[in-house]
Amino acid sequence: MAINSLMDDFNSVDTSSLVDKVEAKLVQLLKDQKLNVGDTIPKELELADRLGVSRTVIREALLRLRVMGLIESKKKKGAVITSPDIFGIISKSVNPHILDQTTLKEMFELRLILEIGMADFIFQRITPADIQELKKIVSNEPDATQDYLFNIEHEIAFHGKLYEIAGNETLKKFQRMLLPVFDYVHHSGLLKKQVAVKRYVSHKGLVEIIENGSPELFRNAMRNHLENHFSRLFE
Amino acid sequence: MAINSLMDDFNSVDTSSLVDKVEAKLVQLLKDQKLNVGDTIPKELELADRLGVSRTVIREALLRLRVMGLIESKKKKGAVITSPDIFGIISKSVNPHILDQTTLKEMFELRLILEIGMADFIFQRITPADIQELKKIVSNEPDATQDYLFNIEHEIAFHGKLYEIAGNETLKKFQRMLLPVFDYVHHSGLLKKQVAVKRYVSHKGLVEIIENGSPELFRNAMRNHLENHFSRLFE
DNA sequence: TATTTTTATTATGTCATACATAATGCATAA
DNA sequence: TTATGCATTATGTATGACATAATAAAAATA
Repeated sequence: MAINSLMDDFNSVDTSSLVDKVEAKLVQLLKDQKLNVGDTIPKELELADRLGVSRTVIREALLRLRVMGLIESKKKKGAVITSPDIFGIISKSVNPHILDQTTLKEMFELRLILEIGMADFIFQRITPADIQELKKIVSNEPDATQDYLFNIEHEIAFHGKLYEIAGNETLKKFQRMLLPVFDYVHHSGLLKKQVAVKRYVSHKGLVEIIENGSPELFRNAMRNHLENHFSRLFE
Repeated sequence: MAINSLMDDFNSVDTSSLVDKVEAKLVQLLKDQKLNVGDTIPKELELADRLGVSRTVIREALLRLRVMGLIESKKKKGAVITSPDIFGIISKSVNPHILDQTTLKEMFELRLILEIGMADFIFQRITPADIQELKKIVSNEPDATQDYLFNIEHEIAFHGKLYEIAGNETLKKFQRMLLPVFDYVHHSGLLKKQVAVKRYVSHKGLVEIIENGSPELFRNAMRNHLENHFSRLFE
């Protein structure tokens, strides 16, 4: 028993760096709610003093928290705890060129999931003004023969508006993060070739359902609308 | 006109720090695909020399990239470009105590969206073995009178399995990130009181639909299954 | 010769110190 | 009373030194 616990210690040689430890300690402090949003954390020198490490280490640990969006540091005032804008932060590191192919494909799928799943929120929160705007957008929906870029632009406008209507800012940020990925995947040879661009339920059709239908109908219609994308993923 | 462009310059005093600039420069390097995954980037001292700043600044910029998961640095070898595990990284910074209430509520909603939206992927990728496992899980589905914690555990097991079946690792990571938030929101006074815990479509019912039904049926059933959550959000 | 051991090298990790810079509050002058 | 300038303070940047780990080269051993 004593041997075992000794071996536990023995096996788990702490390979983490000093900065790792300090970071963990600070994060723990936040998690334990010893500190709340708006609170300022001790000065770098004080922390260095109290934890018995150099200011360099402290700075690096704080920097990590800052990059994660947990704190913001201002000159003179020190660092204060903030409520992180998660997706804002990852958006910066989401770079289609760097993400591996599997992840890219999965993010492509994620968009499809979101647009089908958010039906209830659209119906719950839509206003008459929203419907008007949607109608205005679809009024110049390009047919398949139109310029490609114009199609893309229209796509983004329409679907973006739907996210907006859903009234969930986090969701919207998520979409913004996914946008470049979606475009990238669409063009890279990552998916199967698009055999034939069929038009299923159109944007116009979707608007009609939003106006007169139900979430159930909308989900199915949206699934149908996205069929071209699904068919490139499946079978 | 000349005045205007002058004023443009005048208004936009560059307030960014040295590190900001270096970071931007490095990220740009990655985005331009001058460098690909696996490539090593120049040594700290070389960068410092070439960009005309101190090693301190370089280190801090590199550190940011590291926290964002864009690079990994090893002793002697230098830093190499990596494909970042986005959600793994932010999971660390997702702390219900720190996130503001609006974001928390929105993340709660996000889970509902995902579980309804992922129907097609479940049906596309499920195997007979999966169905067996689902059946095993629901075979000891607790009724409402059971111990609360046991219910939670069962919930996580069942829904977690669904995510797994959907076969999208990014989605699963996303769920893992959402889990603590969901639990937290569920308990904090953030939502309306749960008037009466009604049982709608049960887990057992969902499995039956997975086995014999269609994505369309499943979406509606899942929506129904989650009614207790929706009712705390709406009206 | 082949294989192990030792040694040297190199690049990141940590420390210490000094100074620059921006934000804040207080004192001073108009 | 309102600006203006000044001192203070905490972060930002620079520099130099040494520790440590990973690698490669050299030496020693079988």
